[in-house]
Amino acid sequence: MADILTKRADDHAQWYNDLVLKADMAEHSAVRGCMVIKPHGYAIWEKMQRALDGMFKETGHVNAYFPLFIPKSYLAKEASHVEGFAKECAVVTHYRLKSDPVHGVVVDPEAKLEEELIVRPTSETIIWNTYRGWIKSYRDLPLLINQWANVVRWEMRTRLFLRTAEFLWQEGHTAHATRQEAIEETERMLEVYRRFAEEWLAMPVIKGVKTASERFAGAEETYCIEAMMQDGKALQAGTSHFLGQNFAKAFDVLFTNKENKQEHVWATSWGVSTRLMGALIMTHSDDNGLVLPPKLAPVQVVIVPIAKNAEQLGAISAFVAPMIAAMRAKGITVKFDDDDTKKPGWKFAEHELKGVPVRIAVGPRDMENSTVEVARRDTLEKQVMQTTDLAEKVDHLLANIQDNLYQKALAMRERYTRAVDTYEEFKAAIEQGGFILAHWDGTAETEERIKDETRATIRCIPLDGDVSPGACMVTGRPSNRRVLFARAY
RNA sequence: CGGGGUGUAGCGCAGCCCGGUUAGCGCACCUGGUUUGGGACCAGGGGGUCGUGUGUUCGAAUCACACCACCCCGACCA
Repeated sequence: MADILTKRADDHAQWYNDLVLKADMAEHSAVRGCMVIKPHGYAIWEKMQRALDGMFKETGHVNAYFPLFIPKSYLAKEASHVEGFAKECAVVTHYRLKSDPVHGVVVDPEAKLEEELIVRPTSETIIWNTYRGWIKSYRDLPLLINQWANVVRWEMRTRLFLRTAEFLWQEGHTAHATRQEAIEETERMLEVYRRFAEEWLAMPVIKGVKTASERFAGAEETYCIEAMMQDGKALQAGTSHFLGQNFAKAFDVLFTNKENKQEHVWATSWGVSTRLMGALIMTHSDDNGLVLPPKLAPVQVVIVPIAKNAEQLGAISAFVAPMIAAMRAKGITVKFDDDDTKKPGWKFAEHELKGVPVRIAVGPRDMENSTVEVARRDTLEKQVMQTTDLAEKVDHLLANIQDNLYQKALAMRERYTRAVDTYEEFKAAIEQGGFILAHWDGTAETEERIKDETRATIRCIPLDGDVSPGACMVTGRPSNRRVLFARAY
C-alpha cells in the first residue's frame, strides 16, 4: 500500500496534520488560523451535534441564538472574565469600507463605531445582559438554554480542529434559584459529556475539577472531562462551569424568591467544540487513516463491487440490492460505491483513509457462492460471510466495532496511567507520556513549579477513584488525594 | 511573541549555490485503447503573472534589499 500518511511513530503531529488533510476533513483557509471544514469533516460534526442536541433536550434544555457581536464594555463587567479573554479578542471598529484608487477598498474613517464591538470569544456577557430582562421571579427559574454557535479567540498558535481562531461549539447557559441546584446542573451536564464521549466517540474520559489556576475566567468551579490521546498526551474534551453568582452580580440579574426577597441567580455554563473532532482522530486513527466509531461515521458500510464490465456491475448491483435494503431498514447508512472510474484497490485505500467502519467487497466469486467479503476498519480483519441474514451480522459487527474501539482506548489509558510517590519518579514518568496520579499539596506555587520543571499540568482533581490521603511528592505537605497530571494539548 | 521552514500547474516537488533557448518531473485532469479480488498500464494532450515590490544586469525562478502569506516547534489557551 502506498504510504500517503506520515507514520504515527515517526512524527505524531505531522501524522495528525496529514490525516486531517488527506482524509478530506478540513483544510487551511486564506485566513490565518481559520480552517475550512470540508463535507466529510462536517458530516461527522453534524452527527456529534445531533446526538448532543438530543441529550441536551432530554435534560430539559432548549436552543436559542445570541449575537456574534458583543459591546466592548460588557466584557469588562466581570473582572476575571475580562482578564481571561481580553488578550485574544477580535474587535470591530468600523462598519463601512469605501473604494480607493490604490488599495481597492479601505476602511472608511468616517464610519467609526461609537462603541467598538468584540467578536464573541464566549457568550456569557451578552447572554447575562439579556437574562436580566427575562428573569424576575423564582417562577422564571431554572432557565435552561443552549446555543450552537461559532466563537473567535485570537490564538497565537493554531492547529486544525484542536485550536483554531474560529471554532464551532455549543454553549449552555443556565440560571438557577439556588447554589445547590446550579451545582447539580453543572455536574449533570458533565455527566452528559462523559456519556457522549464514551458512548459516541468511544473515548474514555476522566471526570474531575480543575485547579484554581486552570479554572474558566469567571467561574467558581470548572469541571472537565480529560481524555488520553494515542501519543500519551491529555486533551480536555469538555468543560462545565459553576459560575456562582459572578455574572448575575456583574449584570444585575435578580429574582424575587418565595419570601418576596431579591436574590442574585446562580449560573452555569458548559461547552464542547469542534476540538472533539481532533480528540476523535487522535483516539482511534492509525497509519492507514481515520478510524471512526460506527455511531459517528457518516457512512457506516461501503460496498465495493468488483466487476470486469458493465454487465457484471449490473449483476452485482442486483445481487446486493436486497442486502442494502435490509441494512437500511435497520438504520445502517450504506454506500454502494459503483463508481466505474476507480479500481477496487483504490477504493479500499480511500475508504480506509476516510474511516468507513465496514467494507463489503462483492465480486463474481461471491455471487456464485452467495457470499461477501467483509472487512472491519478497526482491526483491518477480513472474513467471507454467507449472505444469509447479512444485515443482522453487519449490525452486530458495527456494535462490536463501537465497543472494541472503546475497550482498546480504555486499555491504552490504563496501560499508560500510573501512580507515583516521589518527584524523581514523577519526572522520569512524565517523559514516558501518559497520565500520572500523584499527591499534591494543593498550592498554586507547587503546581506552577511542577509545570515549569516538567511541562506537566494538573489536568484535574478526579471526582472518582483513589481518595486516600498522602504527602505531596514535591513538598511533603499533606494531600487529600491523588490528582491527575499529564502533558496536554 | 520568540525559533525554524516554505512559497514554482489542482496537489507534491526539482531547478536557485554557479543568471543565458520554449521552466521540468510525479500524481491528478482530458482523449483513445487494454484492464479491474489491495491505490492498473500504454499512447497522445491541456494546464505556469515562478508569493509581492524595488533594485542589479544586455538578460532574473535564479543575485540583493524590503515586504507579505502560510506551515511547523515553544510560551498562552477549548
